[in-house]
Amino acid sequence: MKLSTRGEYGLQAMFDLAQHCGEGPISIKTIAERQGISEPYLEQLIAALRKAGLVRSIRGAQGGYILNRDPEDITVGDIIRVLEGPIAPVECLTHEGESCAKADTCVTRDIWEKVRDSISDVLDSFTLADMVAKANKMRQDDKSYMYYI
Amino acid sequence: MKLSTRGEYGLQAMFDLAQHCGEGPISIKTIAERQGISEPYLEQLIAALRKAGLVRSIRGAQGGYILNRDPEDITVGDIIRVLEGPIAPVECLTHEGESCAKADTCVTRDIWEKVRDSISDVLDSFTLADMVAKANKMRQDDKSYMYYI
DNA sequence: ACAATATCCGAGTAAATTGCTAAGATATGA
DNA sequence: TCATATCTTAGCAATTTACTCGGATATTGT
Repeated sequence: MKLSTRGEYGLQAMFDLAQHCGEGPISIKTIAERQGISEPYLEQLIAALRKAGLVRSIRGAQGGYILNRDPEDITVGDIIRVLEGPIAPVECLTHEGESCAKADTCVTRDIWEKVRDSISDVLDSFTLADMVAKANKMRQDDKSYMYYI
Repeated sequence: MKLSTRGEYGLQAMFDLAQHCGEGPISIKTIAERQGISEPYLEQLIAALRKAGLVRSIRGAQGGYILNRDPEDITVGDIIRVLEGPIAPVECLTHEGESCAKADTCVTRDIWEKVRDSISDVLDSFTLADMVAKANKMRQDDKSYMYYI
């Protein structure tokens, strides 16, 4: 029940873009350095995010990526689903249309369905804006702590 | 975010044991046939379940396995944790004692924590007894349906 | 005693997945 | 036109997954 690094790195990259939202396009190189991710690997992940419409690219010198929607309109679930595929603890739940052959006699199916839904609910309850707000608050707390030293 | 076949097969096998609870020891061969799982593979999974104390073995001819606790005292979470390792969407949550170096500045950590807890809650809310009850109800429904034909 | 039937245990292995790297084409700004 | 980017495809080593195989050990019925 683990996420791969695709989801982890991708979320970090998107968070980075949200934090620097409004500063113009951010290059892969910049994100990779700030987040400690391999550059060509991140390139692949961002490509997927672009095809899914979550980020927009500006090519050429001084180019880079910017979020294609407001940070409050992009949830963690949006990002994870693009990079990790559909959220589903078992294979048989991924083909949503057709139900598997044993669906009516399968006692485990509704367990996996509830697991899937609870994961989805949590992931969709966090937006990039939430994450940025939290990061800013953390920095704030750090500062106020410093003053007391 | 997928379970491996270990968790799937293991749960099936435990469900089988719960369904035939009280019928004496059930052999791996029997379970494997009924649930459509490879025999030597299932052997490995059951070994882990035995070491974890969820099943008890009786060796020799007419031997096999029986549940080591009542079906209502074994949750799906118990089984999954044995076969899939600790429930945690990211690596850094598995070492529960030590917190990772970036824990205080990590904005994603509490997201993963909530995901983990919601998965755990769902998995621990189902017992083997629940599953058997549901299977029996399904059979019942099937029968009453048959009478109406 | 002994054969049949089981659990136990460790090693090996093909296929898939993961987490990258490499090379080059394409686009754009200075 | 050069530097700086994105884009695209291919490849590849390491790890994990989903098994198989061989054989030791224990127990029961004959």
